[in-house]
Amino acid sequence: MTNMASGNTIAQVASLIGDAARANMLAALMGGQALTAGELARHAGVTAATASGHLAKLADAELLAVEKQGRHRYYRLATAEIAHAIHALMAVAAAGPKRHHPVGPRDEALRLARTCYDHMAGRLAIAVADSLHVGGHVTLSDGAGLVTEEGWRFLRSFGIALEPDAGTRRPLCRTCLDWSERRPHLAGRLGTALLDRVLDLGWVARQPETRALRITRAGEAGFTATFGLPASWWIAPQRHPGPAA
Amino acid sequence: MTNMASGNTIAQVASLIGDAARANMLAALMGGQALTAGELARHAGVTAATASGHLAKLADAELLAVEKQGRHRYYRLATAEIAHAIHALMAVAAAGPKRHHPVGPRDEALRLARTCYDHMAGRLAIAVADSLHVGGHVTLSDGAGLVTEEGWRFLRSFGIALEPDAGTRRPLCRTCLDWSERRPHLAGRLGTALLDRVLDLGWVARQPETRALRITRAGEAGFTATFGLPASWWIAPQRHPGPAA
DNA sequence: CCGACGCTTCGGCTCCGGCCGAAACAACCG
DNA sequence: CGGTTGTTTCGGCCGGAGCCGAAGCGTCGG
Repeated sequence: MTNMASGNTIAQVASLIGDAARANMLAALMGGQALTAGELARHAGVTAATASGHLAKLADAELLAVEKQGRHRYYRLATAEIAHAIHALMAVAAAGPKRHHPVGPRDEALRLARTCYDHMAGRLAIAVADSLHVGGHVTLSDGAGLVTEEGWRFLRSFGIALEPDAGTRRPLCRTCLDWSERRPHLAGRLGTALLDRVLDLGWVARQPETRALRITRAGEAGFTATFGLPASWWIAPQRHPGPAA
Repeated sequence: MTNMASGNTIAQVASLIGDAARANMLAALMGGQALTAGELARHAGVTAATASGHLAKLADAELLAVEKQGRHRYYRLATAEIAHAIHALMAVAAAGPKRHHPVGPRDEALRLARTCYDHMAGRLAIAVADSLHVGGHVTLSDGAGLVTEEGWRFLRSFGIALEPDAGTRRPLCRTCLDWSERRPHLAGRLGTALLDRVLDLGWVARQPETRALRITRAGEAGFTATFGLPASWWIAPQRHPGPAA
C-alpha cells in the first residue's frame, strides 16, 4: 500500500518485471486487454494468493492500473511506455544466440497475427505495413514512419481519420520491430487506429486467453482487396518472407 | 500455462537488470564507452569481488561484451538493443509525476550535454535537433525522423556522409525522448554520426567517470555558427526551452 | 438470508542470491 | 625474479522475497 510510485528507480522497475510469474502476467497483458486477477494467476502458473501479492506490487509501482468491476478486478498495463519497455526486453530476450524455437501450432497462430498492446503484430501486420509502404501511403524508411498526402486520403477512405496533431504527444506513426519476424510493423496512433478499424470491420477477432488474432473470412477478402495480399498468402503464408523485398 | 517461454526469458533479462548494483553498472555503460571492472565496481558502490560476480553474469547472458586488454577487462553493452531496453526502463522509472529532483551541479552538467550510448542527449542535443528541424533539414514530426534533400546537402557540408541505405538494418534517423528534458533528440545512425563529428571537431569532449560532455570554446563558436544557437544560450541555457521557441 | 465465487490478508516455510574478506591468478614493472 | 595492481574464485553469512494453505472480506445469485 505504500505508494512509492514517484521514486522508482530503473532497478526497481526491472526487478518487478524480473520475476517469472510477474513477467508472464505482463506478457499476457501485452495483448492490450484488461484481465482479471484469476486469469493472470493462471497465466503465471501460481495460486490466487501468490498472484494477488504480485499484482499488488505491480499496481503499487504503477506499472499496472486496476479497475474494480463487481467482484472482479481488471488489471491492465498502466501506460504505453511500460508496454514499450516490455517490448524492448522481449527483443533482447529473443535476440539470444539462435535459440531454435520449438514452434508449436500455438506459436504458429501468434506468428501469423496477434496484438501487441494496442496494435497488430505478426506476419499479417507486416504484410499490411509493406502494402502501405509500396503503395506510397507511408514511408517506412529508416525505421521511422511518416504518412504521405496520398496516404491520408487512402486511410480516410478506409475509415480512419486521425488528426495530424492531436494534442497528445504520442507519435502518430511509429514502427515497431516485430518480435517473431524481425521486420517492422506499424505502431503509434496509426497502429492503434488500424487495429481498431479491422476489429470493427470484423476482419479479425480477438481470441480468449491468448494474444492471437483470428482472421475471419471477411478478413481474408478484405485484406486481399484493400491491401493487395495475394490469394496465395492465405494458403501458405511464407515462413520467412525474406527481408529482401 | 500460456507461452511461458517468452515470459521466462524476459524475466531472466529483467532480473539481471533488476539489481541495484548491476543497474548502476549498466547505466554507467550507457555512456557508450567501455569501462573496466574496477571502474564499474566504483560506479556500483560494491567491492571488486562483488562486481566481478555481477559482470560475469551479465557477460554470460550476453548483455555485456568483454574485451581483455592487458590486466584490464573492458566491458561494454553488447548490442544497441540492450541500450534501447535500458533506455525504455529509464523512461518508465522516470515517469513518476514530477518529483522535483534535488539538482546537484553534477546533474546540471548531465542535463546540459551528455552521451546516450552512441549519440548526444541533453539540452545541447535538443537544440541541435531543433535547429535541424526549423532549418528544414530533418522532419521530426510524430516522433519519427526523416532527412530531407536539403538536409543531406547540409550534412555533407558539415562533414557527415551517410549512405541512405547502408547494408545495416539500423534506423538512419530515430528520435529518442530525452530523459531529463522530455523532448526528442536525434538518435539512430545520424545521431551517432553527429556525435562522432562533433567529437572529431573538438567541439565537445568526453569527461572521465561520467557521461557528461564538456563543450569547448571551439564548440561554443561552432554550434553557434553552424546550428544558430543564440549567444545568450551559452550564458543562461534556458531551464525549459519550451517546444515553441 | 445463505452458499458460491473472486480476491486479499496472514503466518510460516524455504531458498535464492547479494555481500564481503581472504586467497588465488594474471599481467605489468622494477 | 619479488612487488604491485587488477580481477576472479571460494566460503560463509544473512536478509529478502516467493510460495502456499487457511482464513477473512466483498459481491453476486437464489
